[in-house]
Amino acid sequence: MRATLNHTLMAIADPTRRAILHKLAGGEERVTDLARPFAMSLNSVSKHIRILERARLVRRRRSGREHLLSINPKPLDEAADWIETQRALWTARLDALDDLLKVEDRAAASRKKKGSSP
Amino acid sequence: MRATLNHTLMAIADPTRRAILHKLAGGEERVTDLARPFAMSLNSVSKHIRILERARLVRRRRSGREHLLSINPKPLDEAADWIETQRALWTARLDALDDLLKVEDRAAASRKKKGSSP
DNA sequence: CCGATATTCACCCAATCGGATGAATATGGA
DNA sequence: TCCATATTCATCCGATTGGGTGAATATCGG
Repeated sequence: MRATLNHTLMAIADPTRRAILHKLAGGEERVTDLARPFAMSLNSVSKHIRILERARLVRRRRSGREHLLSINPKPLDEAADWIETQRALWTARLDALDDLLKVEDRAAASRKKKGSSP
Repeated sequence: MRATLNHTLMAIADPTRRAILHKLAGGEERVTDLARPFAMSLNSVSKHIRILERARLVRRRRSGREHLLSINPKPLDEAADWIETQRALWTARLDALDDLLKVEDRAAASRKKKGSSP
């Protein structure tokens, strides 16, 4: 059903959220601690967290009044797959095109050598 | 200056644009031909193209009144890099955590064997 | 020069985003 | 019980997005 890929790419297409993920890579953190270094309100960070949760990139575990956030790497697999697939497709095509151009160049050079069309 | 990464991730975080890129993987195409299979106006596709151009994922070559669009894979490298870096970071940490838990389990089991705290 | 084709430009609109604020809820601790 | 702390909920706002329409621009073909 692949709505996941949209959510994942959407989630990481924002520098604040990428920074949050990067910070969480250091280990579980409370919302407040996580939000502290950012130049925005706690609430705004909370919203970003929700978007990351929707993409399943972040998991939440409650311990009393504290919400401990941690990272889940799995959704990134799908994103990496898409990128790698496209990259392979494209570069294959562009390489083929490159080869074609080289062949044409050689043919032109050979025609020139024979002096058929100066 | 890395505004590129934002543009790239933003650009591919939309299914229509991903479809456009996929289609362009087959080779250069005119705007009209590119737009045909999509259930939206030519203008809307044109807008998506502009966003892909901003991210440098798509290049434009004019030939008379036709605009030929082609793919440029390079911006994807940066996106792939970010994903791979994060993935490595996260999984390394999670694996370490896993190992830690296993060690604790073994310690607990050994304590139990000795009957120290039933 | 004229009409058809290819594409964008200039708007318009509803929905979403990223941020802010203030109130509500829930838990911890004295 | 009372107060402080941790977090979200409910709104509000301006900017951006994704879509649409109609007009403008440029080129091709006769």
